[in-house]
Amino acid sequence: MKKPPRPPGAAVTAAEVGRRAGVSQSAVSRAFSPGKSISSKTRQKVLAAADELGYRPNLIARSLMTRRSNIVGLAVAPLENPFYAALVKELAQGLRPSGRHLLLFPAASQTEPDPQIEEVLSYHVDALILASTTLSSTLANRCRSLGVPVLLINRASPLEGVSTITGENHRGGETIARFLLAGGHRRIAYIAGLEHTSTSRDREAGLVEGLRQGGVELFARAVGDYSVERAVAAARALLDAPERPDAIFVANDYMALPVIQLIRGEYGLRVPEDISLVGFDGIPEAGYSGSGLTTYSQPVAGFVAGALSVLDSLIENTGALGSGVQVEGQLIVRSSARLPQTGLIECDGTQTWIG
Amino acid sequence: MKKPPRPPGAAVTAAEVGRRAGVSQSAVSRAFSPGKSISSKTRQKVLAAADELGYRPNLIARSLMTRRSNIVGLAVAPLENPFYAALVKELAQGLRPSGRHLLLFPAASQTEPDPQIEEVLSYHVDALILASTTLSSTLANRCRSLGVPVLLINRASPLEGVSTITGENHRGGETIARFLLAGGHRRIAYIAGLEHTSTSRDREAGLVEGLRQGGVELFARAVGDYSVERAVAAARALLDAPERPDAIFVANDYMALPVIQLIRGEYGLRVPEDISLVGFDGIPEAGYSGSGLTTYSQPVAGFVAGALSVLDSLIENTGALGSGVQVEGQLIVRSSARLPQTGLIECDGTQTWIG
DNA sequence: CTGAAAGCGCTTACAG
DNA sequence: CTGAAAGCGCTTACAG
Repeated sequence: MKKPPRPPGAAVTAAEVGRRAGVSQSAVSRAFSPGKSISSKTRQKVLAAADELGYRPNLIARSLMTRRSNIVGLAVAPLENPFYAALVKELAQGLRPSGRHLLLFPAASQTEPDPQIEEVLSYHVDALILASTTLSSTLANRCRSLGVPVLLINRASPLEGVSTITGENHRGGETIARFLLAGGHRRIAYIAGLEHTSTSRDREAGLVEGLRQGGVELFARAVGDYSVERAVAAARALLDAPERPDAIFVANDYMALPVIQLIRGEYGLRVPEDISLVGFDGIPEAGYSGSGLTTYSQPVAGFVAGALSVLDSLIENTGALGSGVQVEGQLIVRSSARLPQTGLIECDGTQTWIG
Repeated sequence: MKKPPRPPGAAVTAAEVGRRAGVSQSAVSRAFSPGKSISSKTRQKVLAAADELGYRPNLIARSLMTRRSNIVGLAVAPLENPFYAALVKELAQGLRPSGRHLLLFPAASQTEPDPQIEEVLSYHVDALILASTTLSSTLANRCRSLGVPVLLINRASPLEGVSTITGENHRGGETIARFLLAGGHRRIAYIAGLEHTSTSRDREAGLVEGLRQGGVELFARAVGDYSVERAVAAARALLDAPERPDAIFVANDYMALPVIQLIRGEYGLRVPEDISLVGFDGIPEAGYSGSGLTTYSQPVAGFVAGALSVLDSLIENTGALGSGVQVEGQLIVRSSARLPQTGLIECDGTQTWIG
């Protein structure tokens, strides 16, 4: 005759396991915390009892004492962009060894982190990652006073004490400029992302700088706001102008892909014979078609590796706050832009350009 | 002369707020729990003090008492598929009003939910959502005994007590069969997703059934495993055969898009003149190009709406466990498949077919 | 309406 | 190595 068990849906508790194993509740706790002093005999008993009862330590209760939730908050707005989808996936997977998990919250816009982040902060996350989102100084202060480290991915920040991981936005833009120039283009246009973002601004600045070095000015620009609809509209504006660009650098692949479709389909232009297109990010989709998109890559693996290491040192309080990691990319040459005569090299099956 | 404040990085506590406001800690708690009996004067004092101190209730501590974490676990493997990326985004956004958040964990494969789910269960999530993932009966039992409701999205389950939200897999496949038949096709092939998944199996069963009604047998099949690489290989196998299909139904858009590129690019075939392609899901990308992909839709909004309502009743213990919601889709007719003579109608700017 | 007290399920000094 | 006890920051009966 067993006694009536716990109310249904209530979890087994460490005390119950202790009772079953004939040890104290503390012993149960020790059995489940690596590195605690406990005899292996006691541990065996506890583990056996736990197994029978289906016990697992309640992580919420644990985190109340340890002041470590093993939860990392993640704000990421443009999940429809495969670059970010991949980032989230890899990040979640990369976090596994550390036992940490991502608590997701949708940033309403890429501009301002909204009040919901406050909510997430009340969960006492061990760190906060903002991918493609701006950080207000208010929130930054809030995080600092709560002792929550903040990591910006793919965004620069003027705020001190905030760590960042970025790609080679400026260098990428510059490389693209030189590449297009070497390919014989002279009327080079830019389709920007969101105007206030560091990614879009830095890529444009790099482009302009590279063009300037070649004695050429930016031919035209339009704004795509990192949205497909806006990007297509921007492309239309560029193509409907009296004089067309002979090349367009689109601020990211996610916008470049539909733009290239538009140009081929609706405008019936040949790419790259009539007009060249170059993107940024190096998402897998850019390489799918036979005539793939030439793009400057931001390797997701690099971003994730950087993020994990920064996160670790931030959470363990090693290393300085406010560090900035830059992930190297490269120009992936495919067939959406006319090729220069020289400087093309093949490396690991992908073609790149060493200008 | 202030006293030395809390250790840096430690959060303000309800007791501190109470002291500051000259009320008890309980009063502070009440001030932050809607619907508790508290005079508005006391609440004012508390709120003011909380504001000065930057206090927010610690949700982790709260959930220890309330036995409600407001966290929903979400396993989703194929985030690179825009359908799931959109699903996650909309889900997270849709959860906002309820104050719940998604705790993400990467399912290693789409086959078996891995042990890491156990970890997430130790967080005492209020519910567990598995999107495009199979549920082992072991895990299902584990969840039941823990009292954690489980919701499967885009997967059927033979297990009882498990709620599901699915699209019209069978009906969609059948509709596609009739549509292709009406378009004059006779050699209709299928590129499957993962063989063990209900989505791929049901879509195929529908297709075969629809063909049978038209007196036609499935011409050929190959397996794409819901992966781009495998799908492209599958398409190659189909196209390199002595006799080619005149139409291919690809189990989802994510695979269909690269397949269509392959057919046009590498094989130099005209779509739909030489061969017709139809997909499933209705991801935005399918409509980007001028010559878009004809596909049977699974509206993300519908999935999310269904998920939210099921989740609510599950968590609030209203409604029966193990309910199954089916979200309606429709055939979105674009130009990747030859059109039937009749039955095409325009509706809300998208063309569909009423057979 | 309000406060003192118990308790949620853990971890962690503190003695043995 | 082990157990009793205190405490993490809350919520919630229980008296007033």
